Amino acid sequence: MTTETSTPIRVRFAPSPTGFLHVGGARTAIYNDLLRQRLGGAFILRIEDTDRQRSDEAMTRQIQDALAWIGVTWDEGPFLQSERLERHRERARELLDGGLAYRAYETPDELEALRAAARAEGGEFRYRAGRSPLAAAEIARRAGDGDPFVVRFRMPDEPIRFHDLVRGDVEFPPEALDDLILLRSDGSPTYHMSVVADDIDMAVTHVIRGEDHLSNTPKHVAMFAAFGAPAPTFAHLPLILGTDRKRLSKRTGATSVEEFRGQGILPQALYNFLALLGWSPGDDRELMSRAEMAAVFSTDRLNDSAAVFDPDKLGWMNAQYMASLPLAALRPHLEPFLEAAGLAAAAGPRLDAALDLHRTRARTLADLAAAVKPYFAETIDYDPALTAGFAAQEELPGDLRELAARWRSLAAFDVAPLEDALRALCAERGAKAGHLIHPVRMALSGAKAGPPLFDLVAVMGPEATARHLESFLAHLAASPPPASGAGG
RNA sequence: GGCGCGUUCGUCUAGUGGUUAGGACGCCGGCCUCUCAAGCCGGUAACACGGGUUCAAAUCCCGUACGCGCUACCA
Repeated sequence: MTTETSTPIRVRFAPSPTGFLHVGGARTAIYNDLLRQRLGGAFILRIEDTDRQRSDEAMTRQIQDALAWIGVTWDEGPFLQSERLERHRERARELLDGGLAYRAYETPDELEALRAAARAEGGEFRYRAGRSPLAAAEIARRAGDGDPFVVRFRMPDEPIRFHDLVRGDVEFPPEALDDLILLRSDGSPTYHMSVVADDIDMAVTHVIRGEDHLSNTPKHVAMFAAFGAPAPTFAHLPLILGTDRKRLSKRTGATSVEEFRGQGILPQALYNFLALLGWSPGDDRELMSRAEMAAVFSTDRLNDSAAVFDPDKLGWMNAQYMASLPLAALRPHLEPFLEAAGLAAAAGPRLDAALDLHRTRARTLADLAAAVKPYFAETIDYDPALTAGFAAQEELPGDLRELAARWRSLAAFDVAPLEDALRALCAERGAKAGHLIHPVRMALSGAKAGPPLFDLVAVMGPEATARHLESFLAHLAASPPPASGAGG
């Protein structure tokens, strides 16, 4: 049965703060977010920082920032698992008192030796109650001496079955499971102890997490049973792979939400893209808002095989959002990029007009900011490789000067008169309009391609146009003469 | 090694016994056009392999190959 309750659910996203929020983690958060929106209930954010060595407070903050940026909101938390250690110990003690867990006195070295020996015989060492490699007398001695011990969970002897919303019915034989450690010899709870204790205390109903936890799930299922608590419904998501078909890593490109943000990807695009990496609405829709997805989200349509992260498609999707989002929604996200481009002051109708001219021509916010720069920048850095062709045209400077003069005398700096003036001049010179259109585009934008020229000029305005035309003329004058000889 | 999970165009996916195997990204071509995008139109390209079951299999079963996960006093 894959039925989802129609009653409110409680989901949680539980990252460990050992690094930036990974896109895999972000996608997990997104599915939790979508399911909670679809069915109602609560989203709990829980930071699993029980590994003190690797956890970092800055990362805890960063993860929250990244989540908020991408548009995932939580109703409860963030709870720091490290602040609940006492509760986790208490829960372990309950199991101990109830005989569902026991003390074990082997040292890590002894355990390692056992594992090595088992492997040498081609087998696998399993730690189970009553099968301690230590003699009863030795155990008694260590207990009596107050030697350090771990608390182990007594794993049941029957196969453990559970239903996974993505995988279907899954069964693990008892031989595959150890009596896992609940409390380390220093008394600190392990991940498994903390997760189960928290999921029970927080009344979590649905656990959506990465496939790497599938093999942990039978352990957790057994523990829920030991506590007499109903196990939550599980959904284990397939991994996200890099273009090399290996687990996504920095080797093949960006992996963290932060990196994509820095590249100029919109949060709406990343959310949309990630959501579709392992889920589809069932029809052919791809561009969908969070609300649209939430309206039709179902775990039934979660995919069960790994997906390769395709940066090209993300770029396309980002371009779609940049082209269609209301300017007001786009601007706040663009701001940091404008600032980085030295355009912190750019604003107003000119900026909006320029944005409209370039938004369908950029893939990222960084591209957009760069494209809009010439409208506000004092100068343009011309690339000699792109201007060499113009520098070779002897009559061009004179024609450009004449054009500048005619444009200057225009009553209105609008598309039609600008175009008429340029075409008339070209006609007088017996040239096609391209004779001036292309060099002027280069002069005003530093690029050989871009928006329709007269739109560009009108938005640029008389001052910037005159200024850039002037410096382009200077650039041409300073350009080395065309190579003589071969080719001519 | 053991246990678990997976495998449809290069990539993301639709498909749940009968389809010309659909859509999207990418790529190629066309239209539009002052160029480039966008948009529109068209093209390219897939059921990992081998056995079954069945009148009929991408869909069900078994095996093989390949990939991945777990196998810690990490999470």
